Amino acid sequence: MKFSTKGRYGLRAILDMAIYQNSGPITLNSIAERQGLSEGYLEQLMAPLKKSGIVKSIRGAQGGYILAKQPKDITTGEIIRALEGPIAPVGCVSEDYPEECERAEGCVTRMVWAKVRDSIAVTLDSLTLQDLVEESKKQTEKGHYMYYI
Amino acid sequence: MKFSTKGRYGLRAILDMAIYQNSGPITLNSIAERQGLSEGYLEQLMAPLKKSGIVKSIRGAQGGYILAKQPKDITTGEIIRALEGPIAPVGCVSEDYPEECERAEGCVTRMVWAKVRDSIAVTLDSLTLQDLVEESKKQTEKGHYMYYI
DNA sequence: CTAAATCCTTATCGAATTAATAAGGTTTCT
DNA sequence: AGAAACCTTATTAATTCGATAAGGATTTAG
Repeated sequence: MKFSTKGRYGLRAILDMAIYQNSGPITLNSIAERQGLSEGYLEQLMAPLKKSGIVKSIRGAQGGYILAKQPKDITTGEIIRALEGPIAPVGCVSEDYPEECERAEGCVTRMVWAKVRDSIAVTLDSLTLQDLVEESKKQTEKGHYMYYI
Repeated sequence: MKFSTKGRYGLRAILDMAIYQNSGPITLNSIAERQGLSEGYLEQLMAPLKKSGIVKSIRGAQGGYILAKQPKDITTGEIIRALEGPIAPVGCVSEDYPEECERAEGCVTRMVWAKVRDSIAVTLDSLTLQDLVEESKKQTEKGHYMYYI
Protein backbone atom coordinates (compact mmCIF):
# COMPACT_ATOMS: atom_id res chain seq x y z
CA MET A 1 0.00 0.00 0.00
CA LYS A 2 2.30 2.70 -1.26
CA PHE A 3 2.00 5.80 -3.31
CA SER A 4 4.28 5.69 -6.32
CA THR A 5 7.12 8.04 -7.09
CA LYS A 6 4.77 9.95 -9.35
CA GLY A 7 2.86 11.30 -6.39
CA ARG A 8 5.89 11.67 -4.17
CA TYR A 9 8.13 13.41 -6.67
CA GLY A 10 5.27 15.41 -8.09
CA LEU A 11 4.32 16.79 -4.70
CA ARG A 12 7.91 17.80 -4.08
CA ALA A 13 8.12 19.43 -7.47
CA ILE A 14 4.97 21.45 -6.95
CA LEU A 15 6.06 22.54 -3.48
CA ASP A 16 9.38 23.53 -4.95
CA MET A 17 7.56 25.67 -7.47
CA ALA A 18 5.43 27.28 -4.79
CA ILE A 19 8.51 28.20 -2.82
CA TYR A 20 10.57 29.48 -5.73
CA GLN A 21 7.84 31.25 -7.61
CA ASN A 22 8.50 34.95 -7.57
CA SER A 23 9.04 36.23 -11.06
CA GLY A 24 8.85 34.30 -14.23
CA PRO A 25 8.52 30.65 -15.05
CA ILE A 26 10.51 27.92 -13.36
CA THR A 27 12.41 25.45 -15.50
CA LEU A 28 12.25 21.74 -14.94
CA ASN A 29 16.01 21.81 -14.98
CA SER A 30 16.13 23.98 -11.88
CA ILE A 31 13.54 21.88 -10.04
CA ALA A 32 15.42 18.73 -10.95
CA GLU A 33 18.64 20.16 -9.61
CA ARG A 34 17.22 21.43 -6.34
CA GLN A 35 15.24 18.27 -5.70
CA GLY A 36 17.70 15.74 -6.99
CA LEU A 37 15.22 14.36 -9.48
CA SER A 38 15.64 13.41 -13.11
CA GLU A 39 14.49 16.07 -15.52
CA GLY A 40 13.17 13.49 -17.95
CA TYR A 41 10.97 11.95 -15.32
CA LEU A 42 9.68 15.34 -14.21
CA GLU A 43 8.58 16.01 -17.75
CA GLN A 44 6.27 13.07 -17.55
CA LEU A 45 4.75 14.35 -14.34
CA MET A 46 4.01 17.76 -15.75
CA ALA A 47 1.66 16.46 -18.43
CA PRO A 48 -1.07 15.35 -16.00
CA LEU A 49 -0.47 18.31 -13.70
CA LYS A 50 -1.06 20.62 -16.60
CA LYS A 51 -4.14 18.74 -17.69
CA SER A 52 -5.56 19.08 -14.18
CA GLY A 53 -5.07 22.83 -14.17
CA ILE A 54 -2.45 22.86 -11.45
CA VAL A 55 0.41 24.23 -13.54
CA LYS A 56 0.72 26.14 -16.76
CA SER A 57 3.59 25.85 -19.17
CA ILE A 58 5.36 28.52 -21.15
CA ARG A 59 7.22 27.14 -24.10
CA GLY A 60 10.42 28.27 -25.72
CA ALA A 61 13.56 29.86 -24.38
CA GLN A 62 13.04 31.55 -21.02
CA GLY A 63 10.00 29.37 -20.68
CA GLY A 64 9.15 26.97 -17.90
CA TYR A 65 6.25 26.23 -15.62
CA ILE A 66 4.16 28.36 -13.28
CA LEU A 67 1.42 27.47 -10.85
CA ALA A 68 -1.97 27.91 -12.47
CA LYS A 69 -3.59 28.94 -9.18
CA GLN A 70 -2.61 30.44 -5.88
CA PRO A 71 -1.07 28.02 -3.39
CA LYS A 72 -4.01 28.50 -1.06
CA ASP A 73 -6.29 27.20 -3.79
CA ILE A 74 -4.33 24.05 -4.53
CA THR A 75 -4.81 21.06 -2.22
CA THR A 76 -2.49 18.13 -1.86
CA GLY A 77 -5.45 15.96 -2.77
CA GLU A 78 -5.66 17.65 -6.15
CA ILE A 79 -1.99 17.06 -6.82
CA ILE A 80 -2.02 13.44 -5.78
CA ARG A 81 -5.14 12.66 -7.75
CA ALA A 82 -3.68 14.28 -10.84
CA LEU A 83 -0.63 12.05 -10.58
CA GLU A 84 -1.90 8.83 -9.07
CA GLY A 85 -5.49 8.82 -10.23
CA PRO A 86 -8.59 8.64 -8.05
CA ILE A 87 -8.10 7.60 -4.46
CA ALA A 88 -8.95 3.93 -4.28
CA PRO A 89 -7.42 1.62 -1.69
CA VAL A 90 -9.24 -1.11 -3.56
CA GLY A 91 -10.87 -0.99 -6.98
CA CYS A 92 -14.47 -1.32 -5.84
CA VAL A 93 -14.38 1.92 -3.84
CA SER A 94 -12.58 4.11 -6.38
CA GLU A 95 -13.63 7.74 -6.25
CA ASP A 96 -14.15 7.76 -10.00
CA TYR A 97 -15.53 4.66 -11.60
CA PRO A 98 -15.56 1.93 -9.00
CA GLU A 99 -15.13 -1.57 -10.38
CA GLU A 100 -18.34 -3.52 -10.59
CA CYS A 101 -18.90 -6.34 -8.17
CA GLU A 102 -21.87 -8.68 -8.00
CA ARG A 103 -22.53 -8.24 -4.34
CA ALA A 104 -21.21 -4.77 -3.70
CA GLU A 105 -24.55 -3.94 -2.09
CA GLY A 106 -24.21 -5.98 1.05
CA CYS A 107 -20.43 -6.17 1.12
CA VAL A 108 -19.09 -5.53 4.58
CA THR A 109 -15.39 -5.47 3.83
CA ARG A 110 -16.13 -2.97 1.10
CA MET A 111 -17.35 -0.58 3.80
CA VAL A 112 -13.99 -0.88 5.49
CA TRP A 113 -12.23 0.17 2.31
CA ALA A 114 -14.63 3.01 1.77
CA LYS A 115 -13.78 4.35 5.21
CA VAL A 116 -10.09 4.09 4.44
CA ARG A 117 -10.62 5.90 1.16
CA ASP A 118 -12.52 8.69 2.87
CA SER A 119 -9.95 9.15 5.59
CA ILE A 120 -7.18 9.49 3.03
CA ALA A 121 -9.25 11.89 0.95
CA VAL A 122 -10.15 14.10 3.91
CA THR A 123 -6.53 14.27 4.99
CA LEU A 124 -5.22 15.18 1.55
CA ASP A 125 -8.05 17.56 0.72
CA SER A 126 -7.67 19.57 3.88
CA LEU A 127 -4.03 20.44 3.24
CA THR A 128 -3.26 23.25 0.83
CA LEU A 129 -0.02 24.07 -0.85
CA GLN A 130 -0.04 27.27 1.19
CA ASP A 131 0.02 25.19 4.37
CA LEU A 132 3.08 23.40 3.10
CA VAL A 133 4.84 26.60 2.12
CA GLU A 134 4.30 28.00 5.59
CA GLU A 135 5.50 24.83 7.22
CA SER A 136 8.53 24.95 4.98
CA LYS A 137 9.32 28.46 6.16
CA LYS A 138 9.12 27.34 9.75
CA GLN A 139 11.47 24.48 9.07
CA THR A 140 13.95 26.72 7.31
CA GLU A 141 13.94 29.05 10.29
CA LYS A 142 14.70 26.09 12.50
CA GLY A 143 17.79 25.53 10.37
CA HIS A 144 16.45 22.63 8.39
CA TYR A 145 17.24 22.91 4.78
CA MET A 146 14.32 21.60 2.80
CA TYR A 147 11.67 19.04 2.19
CA TYR A 148 12.77 15.88 0.53
CA ILE A 149 11.40 12.45 -0.48
CA MET B 1 -2.13 3.30 -4.09
CA LYS B 2 -3.86 0.01 -3.60
CA PHE B 3 -3.96 -2.72 -1.05
CA SER B 4 -3.06 -6.08 -2.53
CA THR B 5 -5.22 -9.15 -2.66
CA LYS B 6 -3.47 -10.42 0.42
CA GLY B 7 -5.18 -7.81 2.57
CA ARG B 8 -8.44 -7.94 0.69
CA TYR B 9 -8.83 -11.70 0.57
CA GLY B 10 -7.42 -12.11 4.04
CA LEU B 11 -9.94 -9.75 5.55
CA ARG B 12 -12.73 -11.60 3.83
CA ALA B 13 -11.41 -14.91 5.04
CA ILE B 14 -11.19 -13.77 8.64
CA LEU B 15 -14.65 -12.25 8.55
CA ASP B 16 -15.91 -15.49 7.09
CA MET B 17 -14.36 -17.33 10.01
CA ALA B 18 -15.91 -14.95 12.51
CA ILE B 19 -19.33 -15.51 11.02
CA TYR B 20 -19.08 -19.27 10.69
CA GLN B 21 -17.32 -20.04 13.92
CA ASN B 22 -19.61 -21.98 16.21
CA SER B 23 -18.20 -25.38 16.91
CA GLY B 24 -14.94 -26.75 15.76
CA PRO B 25 -12.30 -25.58 13.35
CA ILE B 26 -13.07 -24.17 9.92
CA THR B 27 -11.33 -25.66 6.92
CA LEU B 28 -9.70 -23.57 4.27
CA ASN B 29 -11.66 -25.56 1.79
CA SER B 30 -14.96 -24.31 3.17
CA ILE B 31 -13.75 -20.70 3.28
CA ALA B 32 -12.49 -20.98 -0.27
CA GLU B 33 -15.80 -22.29 -1.43
CA ARG B 34 -17.95 -19.71 0.31
CA GLN B 35 -15.72 -16.84 -0.70
CA GLY B 36 -14.82 -17.96 -4.17
CA LEU B 37 -11.11 -17.89 -3.41
CA SER B 38 -8.39 -20.39 -4.21
CA GLU B 39 -7.54 -22.71 -1.37
CA GLY B 40 -3.85 -22.67 -2.26
CA TYR B 41 -3.70 -18.93 -2.03
CA LEU B 42 -5.55 -18.91 1.28
CA GLU B 43 -2.91 -21.23 2.68
CA GLN B 44 -0.32 -18.58 2.07
CA LEU B 45 -2.38 -15.99 3.88
CA MET B 46 -2.81 -18.12 6.97
CA ALA B 47 0.91 -18.28 7.73
CA PRO B 48 1.27 -14.59 8.64
CA LEU B 49 -2.15 -14.50 10.31
CA LYS B 50 -1.08 -17.34 12.54
CA LYS B 51 2.23 -15.72 13.29
CA SER B 52 0.43 -12.55 14.33
CA GLY B 53 -1.78 -14.42 16.76
CA ILE B 54 -5.00 -13.81 14.88
CA VAL B 55 -5.77 -17.43 14.05
CA LYS B 56 -4.75 -20.80 15.38
CA SER B 57 -4.48 -23.94 13.35
CA ILE B 58 -5.43 -27.47 14.19
CA ARG B 59 -3.67 -30.04 12.08
CA GLY B 60 -4.77 -33.39 10.85
CA ALA B 61 -8.09 -34.75 9.82
CA GLN B 62 -11.04 -32.78 11.22
CA GLY B 63 -8.58 -29.94 11.66
CA GLY B 64 -8.83 -26.40 10.38
CA TYR B 65 -8.46 -22.87 11.67
CA ILE B 66 -10.07 -21.01 14.53
CA LEU B 67 -9.82 -17.41 15.62
CA ALA B 68 -7.19 -17.02 18.31
CA LYS B 69 -9.10 -14.21 20.03
CA GLN B 70 -12.62 -12.95 20.31
CA PRO B 71 -13.86 -10.87 17.38
CA LYS B 72 -14.15 -7.82 19.63
CA ASP B 73 -10.43 -8.08 20.32
CA ILE B 74 -9.32 -8.27 16.71
CA THR B 75 -9.09 -5.03 14.75
CA THR B 76 -9.02 -4.67 11.00
CA GLY B 77 -5.70 -2.88 11.46
CA GLU B 78 -4.20 -5.99 12.99
CA ILE B 79 -5.36 -8.13 10.11
CA ILE B 80 -4.17 -5.76 7.42
CA ARG B 81 -0.79 -5.25 9.05
CA ALA B 82 -0.31 -8.98 9.38
CA LEU B 83 -0.91 -9.41 5.68
CA GLU B 84 0.40 -6.24 4.10
CA GLY B 85 3.07 -5.21 6.55
CA PRO B 86 3.29 -1.92 8.43
CA ILE B 87 1.15 0.93 7.19
CA ALA B 88 3.37 3.11 5.06
CA PRO B 89 2.01 5.23 2.24
CA VAL B 90 5.65 6.01 1.55
CA GLY B 91 8.76 4.28 2.88
CA CYS B 92 10.02 7.12 5.03
CA VAL B 93 6.94 7.12 7.27
CA SER B 94 6.58 3.38 7.74
CA GLU B 95 5.16 2.42 11.11
CA ASP B 96 7.96 -0.06 11.65
CA TYR B 97 11.38 0.84 10.38
CA PRO B 98 11.05 3.96 8.27
CA GLU B 99 13.56 4.24 5.47
CA GLU B 100 16.40 6.58 6.22
CA CYS B 101 16.51 9.91 4.44
CA GLU B 102 19.16 12.57 4.69
CA ARG B 103 16.81 15.43 5.32
CA ALA B 104 13.89 13.71 6.98
CA GLU B 105 14.11 16.29 9.78
CA GLY B 106 12.88 19.29 7.90
CA CYS B 107 10.94 17.44 5.22
CA VAL B 108 7.56 19.00 4.63
CA THR B 109 6.11 16.49 2.20
CA ARG B 110 7.05 13.79 4.66
CA MET B 111 4.63 15.38 7.11
CA VAL B 112 1.88 15.02 4.56
CA TRP B 113 2.56 11.32 4.26
CA ALA B 114 2.71 10.90 8.00
CA LYS B 115 -0.77 12.39 8.28
CA VAL B 116 -2.03 10.04 5.61
CA ARG B 117 -0.47 7.11 7.42
CA ASP B 118 -2.10 8.12 10.70
CA SER B 119 -5.51 8.59 9.17
CA ILE B 120 -5.39 5.12 7.65
CA ALA B 121 -4.16 3.62 10.91
CA VAL B 122 -6.85 5.30 13.00
CA THR B 123 -9.54 4.13 10.63
CA LEU B 124 -8.38 0.53 10.56
CA ASP B 125 -7.57 0.34 14.25
CA SER B 126 -10.96 1.59 15.35
CA LEU B 127 -12.86 -1.13 13.53
CA THR B 128 -13.10 -4.54 15.17
CA LEU B 129 -14.08 -7.82 13.66
CA GLN B 130 -17.10 -7.71 15.93
CA ASP B 131 -18.21 -4.49 14.23
CA LEU B 132 -18.02 -6.25 10.89
CA VAL B 133 -19.92 -9.27 12.11
CA GLU B 134 -22.72 -7.06 13.34
CA GLU B 135 -22.80 -5.11 10.13
CA SER B 136 -22.92 -8.36 8.26
CA LYS B 137 -25.96 -9.46 10.24
CA LYS B 138 -27.69 -6.21 9.41
CA GLN B 139 -26.96 -6.69 5.75
CA THR B 140 -28.23 -10.24 5.79
CA GLU B 141 -31.45 -9.08 7.38
CA LYS B 142 -31.82 -6.55 4.62
CA GLY B 143 -31.69 -9.46 2.20
CA HIS B 144 -28.14 -8.96 1.03
CA TYR B 145 -26.29 -12.17 0.89
CA MET B 146 -22.76 -11.53 2.00
CA TYR B 147 -19.64 -9.48 1.97
CA TYR B 148 -17.48 -9.92 -1.05
CA ILE B 149 -14.38 -8.40 -2.70
C1' DC C 1 16.86 34.35 -39.42
C1' DT C 2 19.22 31.24 -36.87
C1' DA C 3 20.62 29.07 -32.72
C1' DA C 4 19.69 27.92 -28.22
C1' DA C 5 16.56 26.96 -24.61
C1' DT C 6 12.78 24.85 -23.27
C1' DC C 7 8.58 22.28 -23.31
C1' DC C 8 6.31 17.96 -25.30
C1' DT C 9 5.38 13.13 -26.62
C1' DT C 10 6.10 8.45 -27.36
C1' DA C 11 8.76 4.34 -27.18
C1' DT C 12 11.52 1.23 -24.85
C1' DC C 13 13.57 -1.55 -21.19
C1' DG C 14 14.99 -3.76 -17.00
C1' DA C 15 13.65 -4.63 -12.34
C1' DA C 16 10.47 -5.45 -8.97
C1' DT C 17 6.10 -6.96 -7.42
C1' DT C 18 1.94 -9.54 -7.58
C1' DA C 19 -1.23 -13.33 -8.03
C1' DA C 20 -1.56 -17.72 -8.52
C1' DT C 21 -0.39 -22.58 -9.13
C1' DA C 22 2.16 -26.66 -8.13
C1' DA C 23 4.18 -30.10 -5.64
C1' DG C 24 5.42 -32.51 -1.97
C1' DG C 25 5.77 -32.82 3.15
C1' DT C 26 3.85 -33.29 7.97
C1' DT C 27 0.37 -34.15 11.41
C1' DT C 28 -3.60 -36.29 13.37
C1' DC C 29 -8.00 -38.53 13.39
C1' DT C 30 -10.74 -42.71 12.52
C1' DA D 1 -3.16 -47.61 7.37
C1' DG D 2 -5.29 -44.17 4.93
C1' DA D 3 -7.54 -39.98 4.45
C1' DA D 4 -8.07 -35.20 5.69
C1' DA D 5 -6.15 -31.35 6.63
C1' DC D 6 -2.43 -28.04 7.50
C1' DC D 7 2.36 -26.41 5.95
C1' DT D 8 6.24 -24.82 3.11
C1' DT D 9 8.83 -23.69 -0.78
C1' DA D 10 9.47 -23.07 -5.62
C1' DT D 11 8.04 -21.54 -9.96
C1' DT D 12 5.87 -18.76 -13.30
C1' DA D 13 3.24 -15.45 -16.00
C1' DA D 14 1.51 -10.97 -15.92
C1' DT D 15 1.67 -6.48 -14.51
C1' DT D 16 3.48 -2.29 -12.80
C1' DC D 17 7.14 0.87 -11.90
C1' DG D 18 10.95 3.80 -12.54
C1' DA D 19 13.72 5.55 -15.59
C1' DT D 20 15.98 6.63 -19.92
C1' DA D 21 16.11 7.82 -24.70
C1' DA D 22 15.15 10.09 -28.72
C1' DG D 23 13.34 13.22 -31.46
C1' DG D 24 9.86 16.99 -32.24
C1' DA D 25 7.67 21.65 -31.58
C1' DT D 26 7.80 26.35 -29.92
C1' DT D 27 9.63 30.68 -28.60
C1' DT D 28 13.07 33.99 -27.42
C1' DA D 29 17.39 36.44 -28.06
C1' DG D 30 20.68 38.35 -30.72
